Amino acid sequence: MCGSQRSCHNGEKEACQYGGHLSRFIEPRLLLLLKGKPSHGYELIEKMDDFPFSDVSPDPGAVYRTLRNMEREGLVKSTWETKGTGPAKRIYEITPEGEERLKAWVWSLKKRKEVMEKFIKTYEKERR
Amino acid sequence: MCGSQRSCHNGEKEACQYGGHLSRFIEPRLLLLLKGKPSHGYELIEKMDDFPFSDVSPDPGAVYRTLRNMEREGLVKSTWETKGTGPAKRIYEITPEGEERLKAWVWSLKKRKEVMEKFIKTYEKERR
DNA sequence: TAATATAAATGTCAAAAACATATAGAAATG
DNA sequence: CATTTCTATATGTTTTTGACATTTATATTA
Repeated sequence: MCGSQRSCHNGEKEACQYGGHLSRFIEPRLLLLLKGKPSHGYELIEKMDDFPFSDVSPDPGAVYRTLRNMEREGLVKSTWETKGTGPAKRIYEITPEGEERLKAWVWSLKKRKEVMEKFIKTYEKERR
Repeated sequence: MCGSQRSCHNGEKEACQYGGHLSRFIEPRLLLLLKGKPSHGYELIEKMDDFPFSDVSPDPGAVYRTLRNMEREGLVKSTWETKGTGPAKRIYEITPEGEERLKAWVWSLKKRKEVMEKFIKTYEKERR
């Protein structure tokens, strides 16, 4: 049931997943990976499996859909790679708009991180 | 449109909200507040307005629903307070199960925080 | 007495997430 | 050489969540 045993403990299972799995945040993860080097959906799915925000394997359907949506928004652009082994791949690369979006993501993740720190701190303080 | 201007910047607006508003995480916020002292929905909504996870005012409907669900799960228990001023209040207090759940929340928030730190670090590293 | 503040809750609709299925070429295996 | 597995992209469906509006009711105050 609980897809990510690693992020749960002592029988809380689904409960601590409230507010979203760590496996979410597909857009920023894709942007960060594509910033490294252009890639295609299938490969990105494999990479996301262990980094970053490694949790459980992301839903392939969600990844492909997110990539297309990101292209529609101009965050990435794609070309078909017919050469090479296996079926044709749609290679994505990040655009300047995508780089900006990633920057915004990092900013908001920092805010989020701070809020969590504050929450944890309050908990630990009231603990005494 | 964008409910929380504070957590957005340079025109990214909705985009950086992907993965959930900071205004979410209703359950842990309620548990932390109730750990401090028993309270009722209306008061909790007001408290959540400025702490913790302060962002925008939480949706009252969501708060009331969450409280009832938490009671069904045994994380809190309620009693009617008919005395005093104004309409009757349903006073909630946290149970030992609720304290355990809060502990689990803190644990998972720490994990989350770490993942975000790792993401940010990677971004900053690749930046060079 | 009409308006406002307090208090709890439900109803509805759109968006998102989870899960399943479809399609198809290429490579490996028996 | 037929079948299975792997690579690759994509869509369909259902369930859950979130956002927003509405309802009910008491108490206070202008």
